[in-house]
Amino acid sequence: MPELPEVETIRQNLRRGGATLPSILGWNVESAQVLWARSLVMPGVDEFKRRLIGQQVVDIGRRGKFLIVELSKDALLIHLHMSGDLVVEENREPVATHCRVAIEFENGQRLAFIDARKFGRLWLTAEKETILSDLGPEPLDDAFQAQDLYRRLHAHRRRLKPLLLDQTFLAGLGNIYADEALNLARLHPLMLSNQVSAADAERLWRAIRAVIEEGIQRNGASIDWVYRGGEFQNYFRVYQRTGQPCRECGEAIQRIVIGQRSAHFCPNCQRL
DNA sequence: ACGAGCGCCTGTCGGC
DNA sequence: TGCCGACAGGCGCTCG
Repeated sequence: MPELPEVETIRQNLRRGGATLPSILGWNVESAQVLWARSLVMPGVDEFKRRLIGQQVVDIGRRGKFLIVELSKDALLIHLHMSGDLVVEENREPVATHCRVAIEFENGQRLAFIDARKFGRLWLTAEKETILSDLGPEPLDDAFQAQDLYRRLHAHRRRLKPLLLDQTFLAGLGNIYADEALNLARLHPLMLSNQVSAADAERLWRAIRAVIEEGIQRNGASIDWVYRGGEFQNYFRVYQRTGQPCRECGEAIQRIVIGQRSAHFCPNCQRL
């Protein structure tokens, strides 16, 4: 369940408390379990467990699709990749089948990293910037304006869809929100980035922000067995709507493969 | 610079 | 019913 709006929903829940997760601010780590070592990028299992003990959760942040658990000494970065999720539960409950890492707190609760496909990754580090430094702009940041997007698009000659998925170009978009944004902006996913006009770029900039904001407002999207809690899946314009009528013109939504990922678009509204 | 192919993993679904 | 391929919200790597 991992694109910017889903990660942001988790961030807000872990920070302020919410429908699916309580606030974990101020909680003190008592111990940690690592059930799948490869979920850790750094440090190794032993040091990970040792260093976490005694640290307090100070804040919860986000950069792109990275969740940032700010601790008293380190930051715990979590990337959910395809199937990752976080739950808070009682320490004495048995760990879930797909639990890969569990962080246990002195108050008897634990934060469990659940990840069926084992693609998700965690970093415990005092230097989070090293890991985050390659990320592109944050789409909702006030500093990110339409002209910036235009300039960045023209700095490349790439097809729009794969470019929007490139986290060094823009941080946070994944397959759902990239397809949704391109449709809302009426741009074809195969269009070359240096061919967009200033007006195209402005529409795309607005569309990216609009779909992300709507995703956050609806608590993200829940699809299949992976994630639950969000409602945005009920409002998709094109994603996974192959063959269904475009909400604007009635034309059948098409699915093509670009860069080994599916891309959904309206062949009438989004022309090359 | 860019894109294709592949690897990492498990689960679900549709077709036969 | 069982098997088998396609597909899944991501990304790092190599190679041409």
